[in-house]
Amino acid sequence: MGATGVAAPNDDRHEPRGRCASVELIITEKDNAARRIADILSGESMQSTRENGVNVYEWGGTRCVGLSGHVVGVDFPPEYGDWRDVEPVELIDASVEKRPTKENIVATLRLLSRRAEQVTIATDYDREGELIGKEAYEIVRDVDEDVPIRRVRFSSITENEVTRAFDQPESLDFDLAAAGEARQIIDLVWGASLTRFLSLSAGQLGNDFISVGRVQSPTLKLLVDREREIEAFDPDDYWELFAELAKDEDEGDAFEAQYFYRDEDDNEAERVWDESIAESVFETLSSASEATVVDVNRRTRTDTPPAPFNTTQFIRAASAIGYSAKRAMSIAEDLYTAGYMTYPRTDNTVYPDDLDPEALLDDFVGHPTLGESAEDLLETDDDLVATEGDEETTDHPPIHPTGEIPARGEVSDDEWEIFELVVRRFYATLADAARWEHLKVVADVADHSLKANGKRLVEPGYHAVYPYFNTSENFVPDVTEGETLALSDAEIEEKQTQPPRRYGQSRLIETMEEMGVGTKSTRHNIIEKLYDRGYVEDDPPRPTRLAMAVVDAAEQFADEVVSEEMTAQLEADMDAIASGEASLDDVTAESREMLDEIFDELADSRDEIGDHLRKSLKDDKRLGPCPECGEDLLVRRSRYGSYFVGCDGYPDCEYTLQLPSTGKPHILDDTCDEHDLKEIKMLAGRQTFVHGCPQCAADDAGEGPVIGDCPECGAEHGGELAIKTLQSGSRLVGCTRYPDCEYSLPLPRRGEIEVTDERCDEHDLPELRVHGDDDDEPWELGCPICNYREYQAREAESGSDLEALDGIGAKTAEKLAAAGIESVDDLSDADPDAIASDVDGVSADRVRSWQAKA
DNA sequence: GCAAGGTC
Repeated sequence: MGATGVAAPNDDRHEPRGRCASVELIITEKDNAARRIADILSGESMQSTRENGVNVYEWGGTRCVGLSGHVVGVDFPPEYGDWRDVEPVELIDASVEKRPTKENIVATLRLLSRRAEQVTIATDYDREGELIGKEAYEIVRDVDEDVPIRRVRFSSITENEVTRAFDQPESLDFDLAAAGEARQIIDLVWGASLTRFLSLSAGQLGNDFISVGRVQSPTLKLLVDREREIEAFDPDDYWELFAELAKDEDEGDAFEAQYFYRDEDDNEAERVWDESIAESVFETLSSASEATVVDVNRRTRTDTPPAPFNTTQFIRAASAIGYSAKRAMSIAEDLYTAGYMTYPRTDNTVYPDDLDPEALLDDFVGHPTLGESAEDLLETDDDLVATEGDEETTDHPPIHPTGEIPARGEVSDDEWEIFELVVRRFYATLADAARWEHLKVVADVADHSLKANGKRLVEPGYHAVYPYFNTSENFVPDVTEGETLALSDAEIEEKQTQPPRRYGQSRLIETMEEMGVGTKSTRHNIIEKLYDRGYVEDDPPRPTRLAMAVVDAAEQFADEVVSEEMTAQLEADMDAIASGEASLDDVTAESREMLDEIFDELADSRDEIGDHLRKSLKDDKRLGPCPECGEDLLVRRSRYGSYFVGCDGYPDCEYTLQLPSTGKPHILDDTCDEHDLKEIKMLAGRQTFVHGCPQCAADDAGEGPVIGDCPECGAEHGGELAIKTLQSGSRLVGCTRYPDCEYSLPLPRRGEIEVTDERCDEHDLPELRVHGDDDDEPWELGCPICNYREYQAREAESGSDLEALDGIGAKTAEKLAAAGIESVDDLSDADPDAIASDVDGVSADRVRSWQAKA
């Protein structure tokens, strides 16, 4: 190697190859894969060293290193960086450059390449893996023009697959990588130019820019379309009727039956749309005492076990037991890194051939809680055959346990719950089908019909090892045609048709998958992005007025970017590039032309779009009328980042109200009757609380009873301590000479404070008692000085462990606490981007570095 | 500072 390269002075490629000269360099997509491949190829004899903070696994003459996904990223040249200096339309034809984003990994790769006589690229076996492999290829080629570079492909990191792949090396597929590059360029050019256009038109720069993109915008449109349906929904009244039926007079087997009739299409209908008809049926049912069975229908249904988990179905199952998409993925990543389950980002729903279900089940035999199910499965006589889903891919195996089992104390309760879900899903895929018996009974009363649907689980099958699905039964006794049943308790229920339901996070992810937008690795992040951008609030996510306006604007002027068609077209183009039928340049040029046309249209409507967006932004912040001038009161943010309520009539009207300093304000639907203002909730992680109407809070502000002398200035100036409530809703014990004396002690925000007759001997102050909203025992807060001391002592022990982390000072810790991050545990669980947007002066990367140290 | 895609 290195014979023909042009060597720069001091280029160490000519360093003599000493005793540890390396022959082969293997490059994987991630550290975890590098370690496992090294273990397999070295027969577990590899040594681990570190270079620039990157793990390098070494044995014989081979070194193996893991990247961290993409180590280079695409962007415009620096001169396009200023949003105000560059017209967004100029980005369309700007050049797109690749720059290292993980400097230390790139440096390590360059270093290792210099010593290599052969390089093997072993990134993931999918399109993005090919592109990541090509990025590594270019870094290696930059150092050495001649070293042979080959590519191996395997779909699971098992001994058979990996050794087979290394026995049959192939070459990098540059066309496939180019398909990925086309996507990068198109996403950047469309996303950046349109994001800047919308942001500039609405005057939204800085942290609150208005973003659009090929994946986020169609996802947002799903939510907005549903919200439009909900807003346009006009409910109808209808009635449903029920009665109890029982065999003879035996009360033990009573069951509920529902009235139905045949509609014009001869279908069974239960909803009665006419009140007078409902009333007349009700009268018939209430006056009857028996009904005659006219039809009995019995059938059994096979309930097949579920397919193995891919990412989407895993998120769905975790969501059904109460985990958000983000939390489920975060726990899964931890369990994967710790070696307890396989890679959590996969599209595959078919286990690889070399997965041995019996051997894996064996690993669980004897376990106190997971063992019995495994033993039951192993005891079934027939060979274990796993279910298969529709999707068979080469990326990674379906999510399954590895056979390593964490000790119960080794993982948190949440981690264990997710681990058990993954283990039991694996069990379920090997278990027998369940069998249900359905019994439908129809009984007539005069000329009316009642029906009851009974179901019984006769063979539990996979439900015995996978208890996450609903298996509730509905009892209907054995009856025969012609039998007379006793009828009682007729009921009529008035109901209204309901608007369609909002998408829950997991349903949204499933729909994205069906539409083909996003990937297994990004879909849950896209939803987080919608929250961060101020496009959705609450859970299930509800779009803001801003989101509605962005989708409106896009539909009108750049429909492509909110349409799933854009992804479909891009996929087709990428396939064409991968198969050599089209070139990257053709595809990106055509895409740029389309975008050019869109910008032609946009040019004339810039002000109109900006006005609409600005108005919607205001709608999201509006609380109600200003008591001084009648304009709108809005939630605003000061120059220093704190939130307050200000008047839209500013500077003519300077009316303001304070808000609590903890958390991010969230406007609720509830409105205060007295002031006609919306109530406010402060979002701050576990410290989240309802602040209520800000005007009420301000009105409640003032000085309460005096409870004693001020320990700081009482002797000298006669200052006294009083219970005070601030405009922001905070309560404290403070000196009556404030602001001359700033002595204060904190009090809880909620509950009624009672001043008792008991006194603290040490501080000569009354003990305080706090009564909660409910009937629970009141909280004996005691002497406020003693209470504050205890609080500080507790903080010193637990809360301030943040400050023990390198790079977090007292000030930063305080700011983090205000955002709900009170401990290292909170920090580890938190999303870096969310913290960066909530806490001023803290970047996502800085948070990541703390998380790494934690 | 913009996107989406990897990974942590």
